[in-house]
Amino acid sequence: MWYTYLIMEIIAEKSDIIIHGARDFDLTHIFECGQCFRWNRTGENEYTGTAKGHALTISQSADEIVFHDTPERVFYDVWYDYFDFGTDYGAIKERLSDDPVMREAMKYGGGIRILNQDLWETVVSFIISASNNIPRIKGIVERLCAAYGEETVYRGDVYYTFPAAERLSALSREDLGVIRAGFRDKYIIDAAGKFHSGELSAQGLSKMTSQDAKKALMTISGVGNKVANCILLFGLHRTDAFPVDVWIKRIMEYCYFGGGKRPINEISAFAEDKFGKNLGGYAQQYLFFYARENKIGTDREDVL
DNA sequence: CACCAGGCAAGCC
DNA sequence: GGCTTGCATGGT
Repeated sequence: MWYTYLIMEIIAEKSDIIIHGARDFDLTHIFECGQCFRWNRTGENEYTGTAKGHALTISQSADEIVFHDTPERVFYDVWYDYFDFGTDYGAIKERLSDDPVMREAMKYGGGIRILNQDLWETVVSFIISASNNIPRIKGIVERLCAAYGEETVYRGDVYYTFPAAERLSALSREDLGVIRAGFRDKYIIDAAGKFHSGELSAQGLSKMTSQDAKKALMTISGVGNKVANCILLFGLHRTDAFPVDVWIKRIMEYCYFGGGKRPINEISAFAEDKFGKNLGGYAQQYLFFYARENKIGTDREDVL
């Protein structure tokens, strides 16, 4: 068994960090599988984004990943964990490959990694995701950061960090009008209050079982079952969580139920039974990317 | 114009 | 408990 984090080589060269020999890592898969909203394609095999107070341009060619203008300290303090380099995705994919549907899905998004994102940013981002589409979610999050985040300069350009709960807790719905979040503005303010007061915190939630953390998250107005599952998976790295959205519902109906409509609860139960306690989140991400690549539920679903 | 988008809360029974 | 409806905004 190969372990990505053991065989890969990390080199500091001039102002860049360069990685050779990384496996199961593809920027397109990572940034287009629906887990994050602040990364944009800025060139051929290149993405630029902001996370945990730092901006980054990252590019990838056949044999190397380049973290541009990145001090070693920032790479090891922030990006190594953010990109989940300590996890062996080869072993995860091996375990999922018993299932023929997963084998097919992993042909499409085999380079996915579940990012270790900031919890608070994940809470707000997925509150905004409710009854929304991904381009518009990205727009709202970006306006939120531009209006209330802090400036950070990277490679001569200004970026905005994700605003702290303390900052947002002081705002009114009118103040949030500029981000055009619609009915979700009151939910953002409620979440900010709970995180600023300490009623909810990353430290507290990370000590809870997934079930308890989910209950606690659902005390936030605007956080229901689906959004809570996304926060568990993307904000707390609970890979037992299996968020069922319209894409997952469609792809699973198509691949596992012969195309017949099924209620969300039945799909969740099926996934829990099939993928078990720890693989559900990974399976969900491979399926989500697969569904979107093949536009399941739209005019191109015949391609499968 | 209607309908939908990574749902949810509130109001019904 | 389960089921229905309104919700802001923007794209097709």
